Amino acid sequence: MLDIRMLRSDPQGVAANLARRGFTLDLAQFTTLEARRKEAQVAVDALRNERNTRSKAIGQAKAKGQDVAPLLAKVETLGSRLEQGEQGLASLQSELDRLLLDLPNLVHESVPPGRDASANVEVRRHGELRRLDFEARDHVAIAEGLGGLDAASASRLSGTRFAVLTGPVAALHRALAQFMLDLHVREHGYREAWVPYLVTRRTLTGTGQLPKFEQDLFKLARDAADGELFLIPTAEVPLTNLAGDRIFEAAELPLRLVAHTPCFRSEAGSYGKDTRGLIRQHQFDKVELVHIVRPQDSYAALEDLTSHAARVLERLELPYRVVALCGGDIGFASAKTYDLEVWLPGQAAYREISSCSNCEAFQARRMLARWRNPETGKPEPVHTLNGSGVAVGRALVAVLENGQQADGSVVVPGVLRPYLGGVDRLKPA
RNA sequence: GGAGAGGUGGCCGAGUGGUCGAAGGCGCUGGACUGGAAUUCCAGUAAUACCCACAAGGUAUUCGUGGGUUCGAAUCCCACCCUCUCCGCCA
Repeated sequence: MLDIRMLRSDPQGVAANLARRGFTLDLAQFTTLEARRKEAQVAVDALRNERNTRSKAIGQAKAKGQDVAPLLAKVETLGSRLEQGEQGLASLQSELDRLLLDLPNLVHESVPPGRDASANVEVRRHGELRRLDFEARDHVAIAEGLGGLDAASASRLSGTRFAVLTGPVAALHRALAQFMLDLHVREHGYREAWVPYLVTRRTLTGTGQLPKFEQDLFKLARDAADGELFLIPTAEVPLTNLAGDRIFEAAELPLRLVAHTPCFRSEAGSYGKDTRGLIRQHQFDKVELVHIVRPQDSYAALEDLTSHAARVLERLELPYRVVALCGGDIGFASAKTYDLEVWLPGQAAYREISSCSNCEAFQARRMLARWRNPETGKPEPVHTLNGSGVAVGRALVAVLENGQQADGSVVVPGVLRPYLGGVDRLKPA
């Protein structure tokens, strides 16, 4: 959520910034609505003030044993006038809230211009691409060769965009998640968290998935509307919301959290995209990193966070590049995002494996995540960041494709071997 | 799932219709005292929104949430949520 004060004081500036991400802000609608809201609120406050003072007078008169009938006559119509005003105010307020909740975050000044992914800017590359003396196979062929991917069973059980992993491939998947968690906890100073995979509408509103992107989520109906729960699309949701409705002392920050969770996405609107293999699934595992920081620290934290995610790929000996997303490609809640793209020999392309974002105060305002600024003594929104560290399914794809050998076997990166009982190579079944 | 108890400010805890945003205590902050500290004493100590210059000042809202009764609700009524205890079930 944007700071409504900024919207009031500099609407043109806000509109210009949002235009950089291709979003058109209807200024006229906002100003009209806001003016009507202000008028209604002032009127309602005045009516309530009148009610309070008159009621107090009645109480005092009663205490003195005076006749209160004339006083009561004066408040006769007050109740209905107040009720009418309150209803009007409430409907204006909810209209305004909805408008505000649907506005994306402002983008940082350093975000490159552009309308779509083609305008993203490569920041750096890391790692040598292996030169293969045989034709590269994709992860589906490799995993099936290892006897570890059962697409037929998955579609029989659950339909499209699901996978069943077995044997050494399932173990490799588990090893990857374990390795990532350990790296972030032991070397990068994160606190491990285990969190709910089902969350409420309110929680998803806090991080920005709702109200706008409900079609991307899996919802569990249950009986009543207030009992509804959603499967998390990323651990960013529960992790970041841990800071919601809290006021941190300065000394408590920064907070660095890591969790390994499954993620569930409906992938509505991605029909025909990445239909083969594990790249785009309704269910996938991810190790997620979240920072809760003081505002003045958030851009340094974004660099740290990105380097922590990159470290995973470096230790796995996977070539990757870092890309700064342009205004048109950046996410709803983010002010600035770096994507990490890993090299996939099977596709001869770099593919996204991590996305690291600084959401500044956007999520914090939605969920009321604050800290007490010692300089002002007041509670102020914190800044929140999140990044994949990294997507486990896609890391599995990358390890299989980059480690593949001519004979169909796969070399296991050294850092994963301790998690696999010392096995250094997966061999075809 | 059944029975019972309970949800008040950062924490504990009083408060059953009027001057209650709410006693008292703890904690915290500032001051006095001290060479320094402890003790003691004094004072202060919520959030949000609005008016306004995001100042001062003022107004409104907030005692789990939502609704109702009333001129007036922390206090009365209804529904829901959550927590705790016991029983059942279960990983």
